[in-house]
Amino acid sequence: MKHSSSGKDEEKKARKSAPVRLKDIARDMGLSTVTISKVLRGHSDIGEETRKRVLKRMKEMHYQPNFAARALITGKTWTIGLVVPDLLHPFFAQVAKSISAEIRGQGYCLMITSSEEDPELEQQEIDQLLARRVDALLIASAQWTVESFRRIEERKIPYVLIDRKFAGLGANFVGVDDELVGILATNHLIERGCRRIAHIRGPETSTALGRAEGYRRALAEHSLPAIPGHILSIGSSGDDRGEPGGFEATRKLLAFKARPDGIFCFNDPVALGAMRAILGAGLRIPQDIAVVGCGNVLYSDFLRVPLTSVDQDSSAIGKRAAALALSLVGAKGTVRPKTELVVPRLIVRESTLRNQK
Amino acid sequence: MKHSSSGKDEEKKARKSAPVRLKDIARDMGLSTVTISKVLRGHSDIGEETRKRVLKRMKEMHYQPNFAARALITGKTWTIGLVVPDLLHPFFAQVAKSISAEIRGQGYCLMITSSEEDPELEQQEIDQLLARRVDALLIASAQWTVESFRRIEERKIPYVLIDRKFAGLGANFVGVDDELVGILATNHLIERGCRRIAHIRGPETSTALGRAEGYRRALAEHSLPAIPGHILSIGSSGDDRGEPGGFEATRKLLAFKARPDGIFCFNDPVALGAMRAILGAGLRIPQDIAVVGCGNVLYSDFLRVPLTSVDQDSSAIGKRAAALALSLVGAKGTVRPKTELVVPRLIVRESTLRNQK
DNA sequence: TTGAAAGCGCTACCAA
DNA sequence: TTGGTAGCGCTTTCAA
Repeated sequence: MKHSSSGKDEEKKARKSAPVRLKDIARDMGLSTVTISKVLRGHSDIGEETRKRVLKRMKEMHYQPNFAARALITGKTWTIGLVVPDLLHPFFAQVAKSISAEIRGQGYCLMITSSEEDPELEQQEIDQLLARRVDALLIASAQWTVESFRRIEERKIPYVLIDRKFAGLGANFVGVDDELVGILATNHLIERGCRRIAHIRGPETSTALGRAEGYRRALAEHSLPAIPGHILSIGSSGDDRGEPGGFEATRKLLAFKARPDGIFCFNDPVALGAMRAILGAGLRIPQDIAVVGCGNVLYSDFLRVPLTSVDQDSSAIGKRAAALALSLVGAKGTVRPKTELVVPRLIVRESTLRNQK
Repeated sequence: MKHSSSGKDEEKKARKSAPVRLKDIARDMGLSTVTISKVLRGHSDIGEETRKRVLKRMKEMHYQPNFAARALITGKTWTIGLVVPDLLHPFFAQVAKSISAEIRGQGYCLMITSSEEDPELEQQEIDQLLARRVDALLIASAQWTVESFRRIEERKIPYVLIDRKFAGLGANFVGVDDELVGILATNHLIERGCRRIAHIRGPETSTALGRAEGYRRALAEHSLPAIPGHILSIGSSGDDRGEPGGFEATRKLLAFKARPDGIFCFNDPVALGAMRAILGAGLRIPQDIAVVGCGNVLYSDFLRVPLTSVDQDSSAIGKRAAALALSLVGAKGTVRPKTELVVPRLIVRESTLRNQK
C-alpha cells in the first residue's frame, strides 16, 4: 500500500483477510473508485495508459468484484435458477448439465433446486429463487396448477418451462414433441408385427398426456382397436413411479385375457419394470412381448434385453432452454412466448427385434 | 398505501413492478424501516402487538427480502457452492441431490457447477463461486495440484473436499474408505474361488490409488501373487474413461497368457465395458470371469448380467459433506480439518455368483 | 478523461 | 421498545 488508509479499513483488513475492494485499488494507485470501476467494466472514456495500469494492478491484487454490491444497483445477479423434479433422473441430470455448459461462457452461474416431484416444495423453491433475484428461471414443473407461474409473472422475471408444459399458460416452453414420441414408439411396434399394443402411461403431466395421445393416434391410423384395459397408469406417488410402477402395471397386463404382444412404456425406468415382470413370468422379449421405452437412458445397451427407446435429445433441450432464457434476460419489454419442440428419435435395440408378421 | 411516498419511489413502482421493500412496508404502516427489519429477523425488542401487525402486512404485500442487500452488510449469501466433475455421473448426481436436501431446510441454496473433469475449468468455476461469495464450497476435484485450494484458503472460505482427497492438504474431506472398497471387492472375488484377479484402475486420483492399494493388500493377505500386467489403467481423457475404457482394458486382459478369472473394476461404467468385452469374446460371466464394479450405479439389477458392486453410499457422503460445511460456516475461528469416511458395502449379484473352489 | 456525490436495500449501532 | 444515522461495495449521474 503506497497511500494511507483510514483506521477503519486497516482494522478490517487485519481482523479477517477481507477481499480486495475497488476502494483498495483506488487508494493504492491514487485514483478514484469511479475510475477503477470504469476500467473494470470496459467503459470507453478511460485513458489507454491508465486502463492498462489499473488492469495490471487488479490482477496483482487478485481483485474480484462483489456480486452482491453490483446486483444491488444493477438488479442483475448473473444467476439463472433451475428447478427439476429429480436430479438423479438421467434426463434432468443431462438437461442440467447442458444448461450449465451453455450459460457458463456468458458469465452466468446456475442455482439448482430439486422439487422431489412435490408441488408444494417446488413452490417454496421457486420462491427462494425469486427472493434471490435470479435473472431467469428454468422449471421442469411437478405442479398441478399454474398459480406459482403467475407469481413469477408478477415479478416480471423471465421463465422457461422445460419438458412439461401447461395448457392455457402463455409461457415459454422447450421440450420434446411428446405426441411424436408416442407415434414413433407405437408405429414401430406395429411395424414389428405387434397387434395388441398396450401403453403404460405416466401421471397427469403434459408429457404423459402427449405420449398417450400419440399412442392413440398411431393405433387409430392403423385401424387397430384400442383395447379397453390396455392403457394403464403408474401411480404418481414416490414408490409407485418408475421401475416398481412399471412392474406392477405389467403384472396386471399379463393377467389380462387379451394379453398384449407389445408395450409402449412412458419412460425407461417403467420399461425396466415391465421387462422384469415379463421375464419373471417366463415370457420372452421381444418374441412374446416387445417393449419400447422413452428417454434412451444411460446404459440401455447393457440391459438384460437391450431396450429400444425414444431418445428425447435432452442435451438439446437444455441447450435451447438456456439460450432462450438468456435471450429473454437481454430483451426489452415483453416478448411473445415461444415454444420450441425438439424432435424425438427412435433407437432400435433388441427389445423390439422380432420378425415382422 | 396509506402514507405518501416520495416522487422517486412512485416513479419506480410505476416503471416496472419492482419488488416490495422494507421501506414500502414501513411507510405503509407508519413505522421505521428498522422496526420492520427487526421483525423480519425475529429480533427480541419489538412489541408483540407490532410484530404481529407487521408480519401480517408483510405477507399481504408479498414481501421478500433482497438477498443482495443483506449479503452486502452481513457478508452471508446463504448460498453453498458445489463443483463436480460430471453431473451426469449417477454418483455425483446423487451427492448433489442429497446435499441439496440437507441444506434446503436451513435456508441455503446450492450453486452447482461442473468442471467436466477439466482442472482448468474447475479453477475458473471455483473463482466464479468465490467471486459470488458463497458461504462454503464443496468440491469433488479434478485437480492435479493443490493451488486452487490455497486460493480458497486465502479467502478464508470454508471448503470440503468430496470423494477425492489430496495428500499434504489439510482440508476437510468426506468420502468413502477407498482402500476398504478395494479390499471388499477383492476378498469377495477370492472367496468366490478366483485366483488370477485383475484390476482395472482409474486415473491418478486418490480414489483410484486407494482402491488399487486395497486390491494389493487383499491379494497379499491371501498370499496370492500380484501378476505383472494384471493391473491396467483406463485413460484419463474423455472417451477413454468409463465404458469404452473398461472395454479396451479388458480386451488386453483377455489376450494375456495368464487370463484372469476375476476382475475388480474401478467403477460400474468400467465394469460394463469389461462385461461387454468378456461376453463379446464368447466367455461366460461369472463362470469364466467374475466381475465386480464400484458405485452400485442405478439399474445394476437389470444388466445383462446383474453386476456385483461396492456401494459407496453416495447419499450419506452428500449428507455428511453438507452438514460438515454448514458447521464450518457457523464456526468461529479456524477449526481443525476433519476427515469423514463412509463405510462401503458389497452388493452381491450374478456377476460373481459362481461356485467356490 | 477524471472524480465527487448520491444512493441501491438492507442491517448495525447507538441514542431517545 | 423504537428509530435516526451511517454505511456495506459498487454503479450512475453529472460536474469539473
